[in-house]
Amino acid sequence: MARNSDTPRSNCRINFALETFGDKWTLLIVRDLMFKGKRTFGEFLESKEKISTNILADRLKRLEEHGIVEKTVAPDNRSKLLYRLTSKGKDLLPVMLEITAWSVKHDATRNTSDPFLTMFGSAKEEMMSAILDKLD
Amino acid sequence: MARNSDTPRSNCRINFALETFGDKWTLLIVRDLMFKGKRTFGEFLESKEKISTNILADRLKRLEEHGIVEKTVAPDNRSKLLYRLTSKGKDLLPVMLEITAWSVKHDATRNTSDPFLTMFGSAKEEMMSAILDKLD
DNA sequence: ATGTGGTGCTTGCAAAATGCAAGTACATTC
DNA sequence: GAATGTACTTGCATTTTGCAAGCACCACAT
Repeated sequence: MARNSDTPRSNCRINFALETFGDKWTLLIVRDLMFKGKRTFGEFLESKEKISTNILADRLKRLEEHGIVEKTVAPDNRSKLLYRLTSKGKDLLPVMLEITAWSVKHDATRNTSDPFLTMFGSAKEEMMSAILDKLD
Repeated sequence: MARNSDTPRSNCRINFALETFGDKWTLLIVRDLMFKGKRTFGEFLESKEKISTNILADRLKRLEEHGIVEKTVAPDNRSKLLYRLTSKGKDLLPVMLEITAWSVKHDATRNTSDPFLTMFGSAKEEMMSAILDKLD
């Protein structure tokens, strides 16, 4: 594996973030945890992007190592693990919303007058609170 | 090459963004253009992360194809190309700043009372205008 | 006009990461 | 105790990356 072995390429802040979640999969897991109420390995596997099991296991491990995600044993089934965002993970919400806003604006395959943008523009804080309230 | 060949893995907005800049290098180039005043192939190569020439060429091509970056011939030297952000690229500024804010907050190797965070918290719009004014 | 250096790449090849299918381990349920 | 659910691990082919070298074009000095 040894993707970001140990020493950062630089001490730049953008680089710090990229070495944490700079790949095609990691933020999809964050998305599923943050916006879709998913919590288990099996639920992440169901997402439309079709992540494979080895990559998912690797990214969950990484996210845990970085303190963005933590897992607990499910109360009803000891072989089932529940993943959730830590506060460090929840702090990615503004990043996720700005990414979403950018995509809504620039994805040509989408409607230009998207309700997300109006709401995001006028009630950002309320939007964030509503999302955070639903977690845990 | 054929990294994101043609058909998106899903029509999710987070995924749209990840298929555009979801890797370890692309946003470093955006950073160099947006915050460091860099404009040429050679200048990007100098950055501390040490991108290699083939990857840089590939990412610049991709960024152009996605309409995030455009290039022009330098007025003083016809073999020199000047890269710059398009408006779509400049629209990544909020994303870049939120990523920076997250990293400042969570990079344990950094000072906790970073001036970026106070300024970002109190004068976000002014900060963005100042950055955009320096471009082009 | 020729050589030297600047600029932006391309190429070749080894190493690493990814993607896919199958298999494993443990817990619960019947 | 057999079948199912859950979370992975393993093996292997394909793709991407990283490194070093080479190439093509332009500019400038001799």
